[in-house]
Amino acid sequence: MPATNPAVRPAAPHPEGAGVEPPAGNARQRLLAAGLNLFADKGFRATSVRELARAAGVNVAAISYHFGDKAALYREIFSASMREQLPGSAMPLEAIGFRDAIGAFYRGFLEPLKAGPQAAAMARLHYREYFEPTGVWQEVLEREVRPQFELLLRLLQRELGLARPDRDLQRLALAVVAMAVHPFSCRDEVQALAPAVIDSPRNIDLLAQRLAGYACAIVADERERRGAAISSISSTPSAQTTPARSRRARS
Amino acid sequence: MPATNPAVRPAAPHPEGAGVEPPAGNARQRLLAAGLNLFADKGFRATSVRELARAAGVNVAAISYHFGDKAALYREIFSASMREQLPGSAMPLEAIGFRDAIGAFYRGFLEPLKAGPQAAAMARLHYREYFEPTGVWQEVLEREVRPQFELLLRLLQRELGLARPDRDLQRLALAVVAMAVHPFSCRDEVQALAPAVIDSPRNIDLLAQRLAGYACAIVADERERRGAAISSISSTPSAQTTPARSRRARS
DNA sequence: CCCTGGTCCAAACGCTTGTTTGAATTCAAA
DNA sequence: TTTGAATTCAAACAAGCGTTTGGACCAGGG
Repeated sequence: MPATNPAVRPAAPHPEGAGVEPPAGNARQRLLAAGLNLFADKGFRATSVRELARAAGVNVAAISYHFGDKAALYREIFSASMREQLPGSAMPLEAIGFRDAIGAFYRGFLEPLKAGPQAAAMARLHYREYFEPTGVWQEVLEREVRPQFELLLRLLQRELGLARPDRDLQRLALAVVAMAVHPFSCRDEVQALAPAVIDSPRNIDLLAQRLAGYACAIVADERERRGAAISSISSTPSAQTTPARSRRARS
Repeated sequence: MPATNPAVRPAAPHPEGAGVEPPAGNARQRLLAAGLNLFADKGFRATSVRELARAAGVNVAAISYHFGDKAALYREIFSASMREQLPGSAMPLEAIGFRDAIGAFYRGFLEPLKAGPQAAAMARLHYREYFEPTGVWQEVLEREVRPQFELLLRLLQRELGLARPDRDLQRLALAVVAMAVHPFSCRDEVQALAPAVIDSPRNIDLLAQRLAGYACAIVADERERRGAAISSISSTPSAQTTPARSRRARS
């Protein structure tokens, strides 16, 4: 690929006021809006530039002109959706008790599930990266997923009163995450098998509440299991938890 | 598309003995082997026929000749992987107690995770359908996923002593499924965040064991919650369970 | 021997992909 | 009105896609 178009980044940000409507405003903005929906619906590869241009009501060349290429348009949309979505899932760790913290975690995580079509598209776009990586995956994992996971690990570690994280703590954290991710990753499945569970904001909040309850139950169970493992040496064969040093790579 | 090639199904099954090696045997078998890995790794769309042919060491035309077209090759590989994978996840419902049933469920479900590279590829191919449907999805859902889900629902219903399934039962079942699906759907994520959890057959069995424990804890918690909902009318604001009032559980 | 049917191959097919081109259009500043 | 940069457009580009072609190759039976 040769160097990008010399006029890729025109100096005009958005001279007109603000057009929030999908088929309105700057050609650039229209492409961003149309791209969000199309990429979220069909993925990066399956969305063609001509489809993109038609949906946005612009010429195909506008993509190269305004963004450089299709991938750059995708990156712009993706990072914008990330920027808008991140604050929603901030988990207050130190402030409150475990039950409330985990409740806030699920509520924040499931929030995009119930939002309007635009926010829902952002969420879809977002979680799609997990399953068909376009190259942004690595960055997203390190910048967004890993910190949240480490936060969750610390939260669970504190709740269980552990001196050091071990593999059973990881399993625990993964189970907690699994229940949150599932409605996104298997959204169509859930829609087909139990549509009522995610069909309305109220039910999504209720789901978050239940999941928080499940997480608490699991943590309580884990605490019991660890307690039992102390009293009776091998009630369950859990010798495989961690070798002398678990090498958890720092980033 | 015109009618399939008149010689699509050659009469020769495999005249030579047995070639289990990927780059050996019939051209047909080589395509099946190479396709399994490529489709599992990159998905249907992203895998080109030339790539397929190169990996199998055959001519591109061999795909049309032996299978009709690329989609038919995919279907053949997919259904074969389904056929080989299904018996592993049969869940004995009536035979044994809940703890053992749910343990068998997780063990069977996670089994493909630890198998050799070929079986692992089958599993990946399999669960990829959930996220980039190629048209087989609908069929797979109805024939394979829904029956298992209904089975799980009945198992949980029996365990909780419910007269009728309700939404909270669905939420419960989805949470149980979520923990099982997660290592597949977010395999790369898990690999990056907590590689030790799924790095060996022994650890995968251990994971299944822990997940079964988590499921039991969740079910116990749900039973408690339902019990509490009887004694105190609104200990938790759970009025949204089911239009018909949730049947009382005999705990 | 020639024939016939199964298999394979290099080459080409028609089509879609993402991208670029060069002229047309717009529009505010000179 | 003229100038010139910003923007849009129809058209073309090369490359890749899945598929088809026509013949070469290699058997075994007439």
